[in-house]
Amino acid sequence: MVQKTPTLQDVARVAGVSTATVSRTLSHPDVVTESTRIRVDKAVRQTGYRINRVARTLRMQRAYTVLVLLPDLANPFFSTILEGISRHLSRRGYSMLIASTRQVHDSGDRLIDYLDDARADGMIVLDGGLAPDVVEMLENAPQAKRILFACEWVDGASFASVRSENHVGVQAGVDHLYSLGHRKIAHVTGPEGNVLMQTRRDTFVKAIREHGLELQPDWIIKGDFNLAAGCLAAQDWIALKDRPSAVFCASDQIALGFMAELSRHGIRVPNDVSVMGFDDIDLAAQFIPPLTSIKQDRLLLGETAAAMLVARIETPQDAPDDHAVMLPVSLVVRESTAALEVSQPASL
Amino acid sequence: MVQKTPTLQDVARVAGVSTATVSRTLSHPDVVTESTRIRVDKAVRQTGYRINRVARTLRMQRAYTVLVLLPDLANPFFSTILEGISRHLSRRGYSMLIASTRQVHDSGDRLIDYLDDARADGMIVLDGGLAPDVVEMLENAPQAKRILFACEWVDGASFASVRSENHVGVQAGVDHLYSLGHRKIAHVTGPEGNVLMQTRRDTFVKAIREHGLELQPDWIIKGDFNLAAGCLAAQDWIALKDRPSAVFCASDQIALGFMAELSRHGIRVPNDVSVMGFDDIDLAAQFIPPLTSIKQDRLLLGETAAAMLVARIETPQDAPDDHAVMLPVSLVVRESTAALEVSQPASL
DNA sequence: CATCATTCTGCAATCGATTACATTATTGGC
DNA sequence: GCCAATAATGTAATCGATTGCAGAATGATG
Repeated sequence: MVQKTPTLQDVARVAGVSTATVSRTLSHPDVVTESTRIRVDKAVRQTGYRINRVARTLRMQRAYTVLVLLPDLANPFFSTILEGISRHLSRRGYSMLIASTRQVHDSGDRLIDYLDDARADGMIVLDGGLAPDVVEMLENAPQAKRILFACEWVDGASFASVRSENHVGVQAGVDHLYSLGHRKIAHVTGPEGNVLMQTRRDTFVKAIREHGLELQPDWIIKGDFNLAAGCLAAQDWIALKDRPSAVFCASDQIALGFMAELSRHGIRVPNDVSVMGFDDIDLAAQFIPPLTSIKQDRLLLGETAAAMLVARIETPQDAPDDHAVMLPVSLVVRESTAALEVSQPASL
Repeated sequence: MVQKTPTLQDVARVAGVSTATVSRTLSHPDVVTESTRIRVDKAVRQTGYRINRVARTLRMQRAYTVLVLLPDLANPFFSTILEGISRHLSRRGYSMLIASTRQVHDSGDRLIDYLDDARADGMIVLDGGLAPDVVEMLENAPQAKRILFACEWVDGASFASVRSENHVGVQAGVDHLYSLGHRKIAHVTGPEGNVLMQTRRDTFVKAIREHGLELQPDWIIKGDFNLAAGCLAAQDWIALKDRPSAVFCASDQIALGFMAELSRHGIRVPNDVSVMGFDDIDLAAQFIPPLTSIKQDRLLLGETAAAMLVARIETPQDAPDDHAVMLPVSLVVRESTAALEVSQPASL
């Protein structure tokens, strides 16, 4: 026989008190008498009572749950961020709902519904590429303060956000290549329209200009944040008549794909060309050759995002309207970048 | 002014009907008159009504939500499985809650609570390493039929599960190495106690025996499912006085770490030693050299798991007690394995 | 037009907790 | 020992949807 799970009623009956008293004993133990608290605690143990969070959510309009939205779950880049988010949330007693922006869109659900009906108290968005109408809807929602962008963001929108210092990273990367003697540097971008891709590309162009370097249009190679795009980019680079001696890829995945394709063509890194990435994923250190990269702390990014969001949920009055937290990045030099071997003695 | 989100009441008032009728119009449109349906639909549009899923969950004891439990979110191995699960669930109108088994344990929550209070209708567990007392609790829970293991499983437990044909994969791998002429083959295992690690290791030993090959105890190298473990294993292999000519790693991550460490020691793959992995992750094809591996379809695994679970939730009467679905795997030969270069001309 | 069967709709209980307000018990001061 | 002030508990409404049951409307039939 399947026994029903006990409710407050059952506990109240066993303890010989009202449900109100049981509820208070559990959530505000200080307002009940020592003796009743003991009686209720015993009844709770006897019945094996566990609170029904759905009922509590309905009554309190608080789910103790956060929704995380990401463009693509299969992309391992996000998993570490998720782990960071999850760690903080679970410490604070929150659960984590996950949805993919693409699928939510496909299935016709409106994002804001999650907040409207208190299934979630807040939302962390890892996708800066939301459709403009969705962004507008979110901005105008009464719950807009409980929406936070992490890693990516939407330019011009007023959401709080947590991001890495992409500018600093790209600048450091270009400086690094420059200091190694490279004067012709290419860039493989992320996917068209992506806000990270834009920031990194724009900063790259700016840094190149500031160093007074040449930059031909086809040295900006269009890519995507994955291995395959890196391979294609490598083919583009190989096809160039005037090949840059260094390539700054917008992500490590791109850089790894790039180096793999070069290797297939017998081109050596860093002897023939220096390659660097961005992110410093685990594999960067283990690839052959180990990849020079810009490290960003994705775990910290997740934890910070969760912490900010929980703060906004629990003390909304303290939350500034527009607040972007920037997390530091750092250059990690490995073996995929090397000093340019000067071919013209003129430069000596 | 923040306007409250409209409820059934509001729609009922606007449409001039009772809440019961509105509810019926929305969930069983066929039982109401054409004319009322039109009135209600209009009122819904006018008010911008959206159903409150928390209230519905409380009343119906159905959350249309599935809980996915995994040992470690940061491990990219799981992300593709998650994507598969998520795809199916969102097609069927379900949401996905995620929790890490470690964190649930730390925070004192009991797993079964998620099902007890109808926050989730079912549970997909990607962690075969649950503590025995937790497994026992889950098995004895009335909701045990709505718990499904995917990828990993618990030996001896009666839960439904979806897994890859690990036996077939390992056998194919050993056969492959054997057919290339390798007679001394090492195995780098996964983490101690893991059910995949055990299955793969045991099958490896069995396959080696069946081929009548020698197997020294220190040719079974203890590892873990990550890059670092692969590096350590490579050091162990290098230290062997009698080095096997091929190494079958229990996962691709291990194999990549293994090859990276070898490279640092100037040992060439596959010239000096053949290396293969298991999983066929994206990077396997892009590593240098490209890794021979056993491909398992993680997306399909996730989708299958979700489909089975939803079926069990929606038609529990059709669900067999103990049901394990095995998904096929396949050998993908790349360049990290090669024919053994015979040193003794005697074998000609 | 009366009668009965069939649809459709509304009332009100329900899911399980929280909490404002009312009521009862306790304490302290004189 | 009495009264006021305070503390503890109970009563009942509430969150927002679903649904069994009963009553109203509709239609068919003689």
